[in-house]
Amino acid sequence: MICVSRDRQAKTEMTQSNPQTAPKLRTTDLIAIGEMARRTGLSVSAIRFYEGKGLVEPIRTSGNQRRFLRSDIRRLSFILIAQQLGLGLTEIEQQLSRLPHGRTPTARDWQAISRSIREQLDARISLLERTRDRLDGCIGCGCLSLAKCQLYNRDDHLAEKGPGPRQVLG
Amino acid sequence: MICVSRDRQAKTEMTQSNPQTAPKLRTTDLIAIGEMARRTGLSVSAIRFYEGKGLVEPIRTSGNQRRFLRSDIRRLSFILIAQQLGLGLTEIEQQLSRLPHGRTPTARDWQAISRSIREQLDARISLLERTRDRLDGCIGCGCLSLAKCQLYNRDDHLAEKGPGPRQVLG
DNA sequence: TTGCAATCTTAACCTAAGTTGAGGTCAAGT
DNA sequence: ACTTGACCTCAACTTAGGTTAAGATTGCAA
Repeated sequence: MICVSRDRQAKTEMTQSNPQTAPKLRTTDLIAIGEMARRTGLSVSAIRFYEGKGLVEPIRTSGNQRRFLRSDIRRLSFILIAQQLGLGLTEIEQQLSRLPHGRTPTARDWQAISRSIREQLDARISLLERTRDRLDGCIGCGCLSLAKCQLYNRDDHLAEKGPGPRQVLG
Repeated sequence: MICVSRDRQAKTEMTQSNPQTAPKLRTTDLIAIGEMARRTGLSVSAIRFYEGKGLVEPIRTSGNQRRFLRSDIRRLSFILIAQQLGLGLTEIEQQLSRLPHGRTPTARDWQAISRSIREQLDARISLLERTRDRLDGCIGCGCLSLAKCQLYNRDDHLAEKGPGPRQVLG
């Protein structure tokens, strides 16, 4: 038996080529957690953990087992991508909260998120590049070892000027 | 009273312009932990923590207080830099272990480490750039939302092919 | 109907990188 | 001598992101 809970209605995704009378809940559209794990590459325990964090909200069967919507595959896959880009789960949740509630997200919905991620990625890349260039300066002048390097305050007079190496890093 | 322990001899750094008879231990060359914290920008507790990890080995006074060498300023500053480049303390320890034991590290010693860090930095930057470019592809085709995107195996047939979004990320 | 894999919950554990607090000692100035 | 701030150790706590174990149900299939 399938029991739909909370404010979410399980629907099949709209298929323009085949708009049957009214989209009904087909058991095959609901995905158990193990299956979800296989499809996304996440572990079962991680998926449960994400549910606890509110990143995904599966419905439950009458026997209390989780059943996910097909669109949750994208949600969970997104978590995986965003994490590898260095986002924390809190930031990821903020991004996901921009998706519509109560309907399956469209391409446009996801694109907005993707673009925002891309901006963060660009920022991180240029920060790393700046850091690398300053490090180059250090290597050139024997920095990290010699007080005379211009990136260090000279001869440990750093003492009264505040934290030193932070200067190297923007 | 100063008590020099372990295998480390406290020395002043060599100053070519002023090579006094034999370099002696001057109290002013030994740095207490609070002073070290001010000079490096680290917290006192973090410095103690790093000592526990073997990243720095201060000597002790007869009253059991830590006293650091001037060259430890560089050691600790390096930790700060390397951390901001994303290295873990374990990797940092490996790098630091390449420094000479029993003598103050020279510019050349530090340069070897700096160059190795730079290589890692380059690698991380190019990984991020590759990721960004693939993400661009996703944005362009409505990926992260639509099964038709070439970066996804189509229509959830992903199921039998293994983890999905990992494909996006090299 | 029986059997077994998949699922459930809860709680404890894990690494990393520290911070915080308790209770006690040290060192320097007056 | 006394006070005060800096220092000491040790243990517990923190956040992030999960994993692992124990014991109880569920669901599917022969």
